[in-house]
Amino acid sequence: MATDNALTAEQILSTAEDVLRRFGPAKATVVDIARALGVSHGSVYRHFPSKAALREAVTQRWLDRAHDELAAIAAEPGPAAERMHRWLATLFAAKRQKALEDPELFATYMVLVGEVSGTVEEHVDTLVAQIREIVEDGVRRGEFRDTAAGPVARSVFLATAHFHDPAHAAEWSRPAAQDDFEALWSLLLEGLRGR
Amino acid sequence: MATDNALTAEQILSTAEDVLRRFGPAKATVVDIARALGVSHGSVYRHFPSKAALREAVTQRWLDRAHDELAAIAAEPGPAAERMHRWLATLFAAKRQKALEDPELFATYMVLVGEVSGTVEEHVDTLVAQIREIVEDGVRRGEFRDTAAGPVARSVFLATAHFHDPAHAAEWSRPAAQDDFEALWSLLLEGLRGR
DNA sequence: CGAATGACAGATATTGAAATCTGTCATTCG
DNA sequence: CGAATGACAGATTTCAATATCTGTCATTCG
Repeated sequence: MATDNALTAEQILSTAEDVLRRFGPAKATVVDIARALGVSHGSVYRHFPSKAALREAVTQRWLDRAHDELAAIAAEPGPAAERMHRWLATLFAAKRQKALEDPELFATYMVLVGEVSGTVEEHVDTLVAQIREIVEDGVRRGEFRDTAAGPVARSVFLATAHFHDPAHAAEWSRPAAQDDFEALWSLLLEGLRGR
Repeated sequence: MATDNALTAEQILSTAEDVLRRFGPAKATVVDIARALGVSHGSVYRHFPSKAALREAVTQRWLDRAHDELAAIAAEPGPAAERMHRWLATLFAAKRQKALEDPELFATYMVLVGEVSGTVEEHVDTLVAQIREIVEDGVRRGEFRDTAAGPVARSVFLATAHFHDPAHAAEWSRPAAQDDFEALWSLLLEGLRGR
């Protein structure tokens, strides 16, 4: 057998992701997940206290994976303005690609994300912290005016919500979306540079 | 009788609004509206071709009413920066008040708005045009740097989506929401002024 | 004669009984 | 002995029968 026979939380999460993908968030049951693993559903409850906790863990895992590429960009060398633009554009591109290439899977994750507000807040904090890193570096380099990096980073995140918040996914397929993004970035960049 | 006896579209719209308020968007039927008016439901179909059209007209009416105060602010005299701040703050305050004071009614309108994407786009265009007015005036007055007012106005609207788009209504009750708004406004104002 | 009615067909929503699922735990398995 | 099982109670979902609604139109009303 591929994994010998120890049932791990990781295995369950991975299979749960498959089952959610296949059946959708409304239909996927713990019994389905157990069946896909070839175990009884009782065994799943040895690793996760509830279906909700399992779904939250799947979501967490998914959000964490989405972080990696962005964290790398935030830490890159070079001009902060260009880096922030790349960071935001990458975030937008990643979300848009996921939403357009497999809308059903994206809808599945939208449902999951809607269930776990606490987890999402942490996720947002992580992203804002990455923006803040870039802002602070920009101030150090003299590219940006010297402001409270925390609030400014949060403002940049909120201002670009249209391009990364799933609530706006329906607008991402409009041809003008990229132009809208670039126009907004120009305005924000002016704001970061200041007088 | 208050209105003698001619059944007008306006009467139907007004009553439809009441019924929607009372029963909610899922339960309110054309029969309910006709009953509230004291007529047969066939009569309603003399004025509106379908239930969908009636609901759209109710939504249109509601959105139009929401415009008035803002249009007045956009046309006020005085510094453009201050006016734009007041315009945005008024929009945010109006939405937030509606969402918090009567969440069920707000949910009703969220459903209706979700049904009529075309109508909403027009509504957005109207609002963006008002922002554009203020931007152009600001450029004339030398307060803002000289840029394409159209795209900038749209950027301001998109950047503040967090504070006026119903999709974000859940966040409007957070105590930090007003601070977030002011921080974002500062950043946008810097961006409008430029170097 | 134009406005309103109400009966009607097809579409949609409601309801309650039956099936399935969640979460627990005494028991079995290795 | 710790991990897995499967039977179970209560909660939730499904499904099909029933009721209601939407939209039309021949007829009535004023």
